[in-house]
Amino acid sequence: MSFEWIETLGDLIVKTGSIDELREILAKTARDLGFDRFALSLEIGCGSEFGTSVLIHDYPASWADVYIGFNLAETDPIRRAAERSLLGFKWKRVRHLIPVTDFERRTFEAGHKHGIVDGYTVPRHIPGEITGSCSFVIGPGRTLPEALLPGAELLGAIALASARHLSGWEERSEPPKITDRQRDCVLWAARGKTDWEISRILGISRDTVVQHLREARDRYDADKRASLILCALFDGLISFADIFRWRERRQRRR
Amino acid sequence: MSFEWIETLGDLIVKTGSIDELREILAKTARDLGFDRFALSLEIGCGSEFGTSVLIHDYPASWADVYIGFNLAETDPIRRAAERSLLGFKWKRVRHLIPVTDFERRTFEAGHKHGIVDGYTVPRHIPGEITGSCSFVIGPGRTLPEALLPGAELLGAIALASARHLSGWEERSEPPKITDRQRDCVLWAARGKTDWEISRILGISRDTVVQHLREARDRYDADKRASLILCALFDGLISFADIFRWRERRQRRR
DNA sequence: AAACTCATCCCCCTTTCTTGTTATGGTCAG
DNA sequence: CTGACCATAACAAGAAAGGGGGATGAGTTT
Repeated sequence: MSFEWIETLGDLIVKTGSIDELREILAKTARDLGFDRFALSLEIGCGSEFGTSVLIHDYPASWADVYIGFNLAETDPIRRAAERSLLGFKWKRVRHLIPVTDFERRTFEAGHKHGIVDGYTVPRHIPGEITGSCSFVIGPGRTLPEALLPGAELLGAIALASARHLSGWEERSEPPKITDRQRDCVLWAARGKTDWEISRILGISRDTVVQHLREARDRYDADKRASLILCALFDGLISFADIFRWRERRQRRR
Repeated sequence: MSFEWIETLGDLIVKTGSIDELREILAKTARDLGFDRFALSLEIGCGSEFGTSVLIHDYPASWADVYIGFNLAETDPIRRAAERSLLGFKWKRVRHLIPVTDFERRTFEAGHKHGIVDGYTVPRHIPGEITGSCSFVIGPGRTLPEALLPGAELLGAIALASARHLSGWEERSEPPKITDRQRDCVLWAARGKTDWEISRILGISRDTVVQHLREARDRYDADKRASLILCALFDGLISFADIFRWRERRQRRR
């Protein structure tokens, strides 16, 4: 089992043209790796009516119906653990990652009857954008292919990236360009500074700051300070780390 | 190059007891993989939550001094790209991921003179918690070990998880909770609505909207509308999809 | 049952900040 | 020389922030 194998398969998945193709490839790969089933879920947006999500799997229909019908995703401990984890994890370790309620334990055990016994889940997130996971599952009387879990980790990640791509979320037209000085102003605005404070920080007049921010708003077609910041953040012009890292230094409370 | 190797090394990193040990192991591993240097950075926390950042690397002191002294992290396109990516990426692809300003390009090129020429960066995030990246770097006249990039991906991820653990962040306090109505107001504020508009949308009085937003600001310890929105976004309370999907429906431009 | 917390709603006040509008001039690159 | 960027300016309208003051009903605790 070498990386070349992963790369070949990764290429295959990346080049996938449709969700259906991705499902087929993932189902086959899961079996090749020594698993019985898989499930990939990608939440775009957060629990609001506006978000689209991707859910592909080869779980038995009986379980999928129950899971979706009763909206068990909301009380799925695996899903919750995935939201708090950086790396893939074995399901047996979930109780070390998060507290599991009785109700959730029952949800989990309900899966056993449908052949969803144990598994390995690969989580992956982008703040403000998506949160997703890809699970590889084994049925009763089988054991997790320990040696291949790193392979599952990689393939799960590639599959999630592919699903993100297929969902069409990724594609964006080229963003409006703003100047360096405008970006400076937007960044400080994102840090919660007023125009006047920004002017002191950058050593220019308040009116100039106003002008830069106005110009930036015009280019982004955003008529509110907050909208401008969100656009800049979404376009990758500024980042959460830019904004929050700085805050930590001064406010050391609680 | 097999998974067993990765697992052994992974275990080693997970069992690491201190940041210094982690640095040594990473430095050695980076070389074993065919890279010259590494840098791992982990930004922890959001808004009022205090936090520590972790930064470990084996960059030449000359460059590290410049980087930290001039606070170049603020204009480091690599870091910014890492926030928008699910998978590791080669530095050459950065300009396809995010817009890069002239100043940033110069920052980037300044690194060349210090032996930071090209690299592969592994990003990893947890909304509301951390955002981090682990870069593996090559010097002049060398090429990226393409075949081993999946290995770098795994090791970077393991190293980030280890750094997260070592930073003690895992025992963090609960993020502030806001009520449903407060979230509604924050969401509409994020969509660029004024208090008065929100009041019409939700069918309540303007003063109530002001009150909800004030309460939400208090809980997040954010004193600006924009800061509140950013905290809610980073915590996963609202998402870009919530904000922009809605926009696309009405104004279809660009 | 009374006391309590909490989410939701409403109203008042003042001060400060943001936004839109319409200007001017300097610098530097193509 | 034109266009892009950076800087500066003044004014009015409106929005946000910070400070009060309350009322109600649902659900808990005492």
